Amino acid sequence: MDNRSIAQSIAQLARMSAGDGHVGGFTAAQWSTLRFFARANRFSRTVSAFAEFHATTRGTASQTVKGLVSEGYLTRSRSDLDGRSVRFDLTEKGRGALSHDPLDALSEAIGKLAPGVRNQLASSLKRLKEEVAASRGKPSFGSCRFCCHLSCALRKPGGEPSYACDLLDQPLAANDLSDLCVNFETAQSNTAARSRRDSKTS
Amino acid sequence: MDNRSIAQSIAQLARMSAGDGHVGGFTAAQWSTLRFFARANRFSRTVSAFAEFHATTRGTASQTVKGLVSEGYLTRSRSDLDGRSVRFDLTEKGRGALSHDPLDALSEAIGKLAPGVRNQLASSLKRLKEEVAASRGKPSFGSCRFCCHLSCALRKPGGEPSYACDLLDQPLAANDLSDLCVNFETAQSNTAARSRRDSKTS
DNA sequence: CAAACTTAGTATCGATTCGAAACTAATATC
DNA sequence: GATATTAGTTTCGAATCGATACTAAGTTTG
Repeated sequence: MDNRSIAQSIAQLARMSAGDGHVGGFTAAQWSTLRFFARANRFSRTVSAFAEFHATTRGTASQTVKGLVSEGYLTRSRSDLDGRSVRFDLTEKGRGALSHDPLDALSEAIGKLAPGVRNQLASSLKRLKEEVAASRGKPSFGSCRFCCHLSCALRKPGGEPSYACDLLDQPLAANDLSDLCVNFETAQSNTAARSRRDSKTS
Repeated sequence: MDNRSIAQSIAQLARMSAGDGHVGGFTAAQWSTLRFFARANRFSRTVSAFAEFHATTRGTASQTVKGLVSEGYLTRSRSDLDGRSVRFDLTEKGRGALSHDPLDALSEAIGKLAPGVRNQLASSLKRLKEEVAASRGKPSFGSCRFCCHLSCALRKPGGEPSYACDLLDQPLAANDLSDLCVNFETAQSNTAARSRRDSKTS
């Protein structure tokens, strides 16, 4: 089985699971939007971040988000710190809609894999995502848990550790760590990006 | 990492690699079409098979194919055996277009995986494809090499084996074995399908 | 501090795709 | 031979696509 065939399998699998047009009352773009805003952390629930994630333009992303806001699946709120920034949050209605996600068929199939095989698959996909994202010069969206900007400090010996994002200089709760972030970087991609920046400015 | 996140990774990876709109002069639907007709065997290079593969309707598939025919990437030819059936074949021009496939970024990333990891990934994806296809009651598209309808005979002792498809009762060349087929079935899915049929007619 | 630039988001455009449904024609089934 | 199924096409309106132009808020820079 050659590399192209495997790549095509990934494309086919995604298409088979999520489809492209209307499934269960939502379009493919709408499902993708709901999923993203369900999993993105508070720094990443913006039109721009979603546009990056969805590999589309901000204009297109804005349209889709607007539609979901007007139907009550997302709420729109301006940022206090940055007057340009707007954050979108999933409503209860939005969260409820995700209980009929067509992607669940794939999730269930993944759940049937042997634990070792499943973990191997997850790490391969993570690796591929980073590789492809790097080749396109785009962020790969990972969770804070594996991000090089995560810092961890122990307030008092034997107490609970407290987490923070060094890049944004913001505290992180323990259950924020598994959410997706636009600013995700691995140690490798970080040094690679830094050397890219340095060579550009020189 | 939960099952949903892994599923979402697959969707994101596919989208990141192939995009949805125009990339390199073709739309996502057109790339998918070119790829399919490059890899499908002669029994499967039809509008219906492609529609199944691409998880869309025959109408939509027909439109996309028609466009590529008029631009000279595919040729159209009626079947001799079945007056309804039409076969489409990739032209040289079509084959050439595939040398700039945007999915190549993903293929290359896959090529960088360790051989064992790569093979494990391929088999997991194959498994997932079959699982999801079964849950939707649709074919999963695999190669004759792993199909339960493949039969192999030795013409003379020590000579080259000859292959055939038991389902269509057609001979197969050795290099046909890696092509995609609509009629692909594993031993398991075949018995499952048979028992489904039996229980329905009873 | 003001001009120039960047960033976040929105609006509008025509082209394309989507699924649904209606249609032709060839083949199966009864 | 009537009916049903299958292969492919066509047409329809709705929605998405990328491109482009735009507003407004923040940042850099001279």
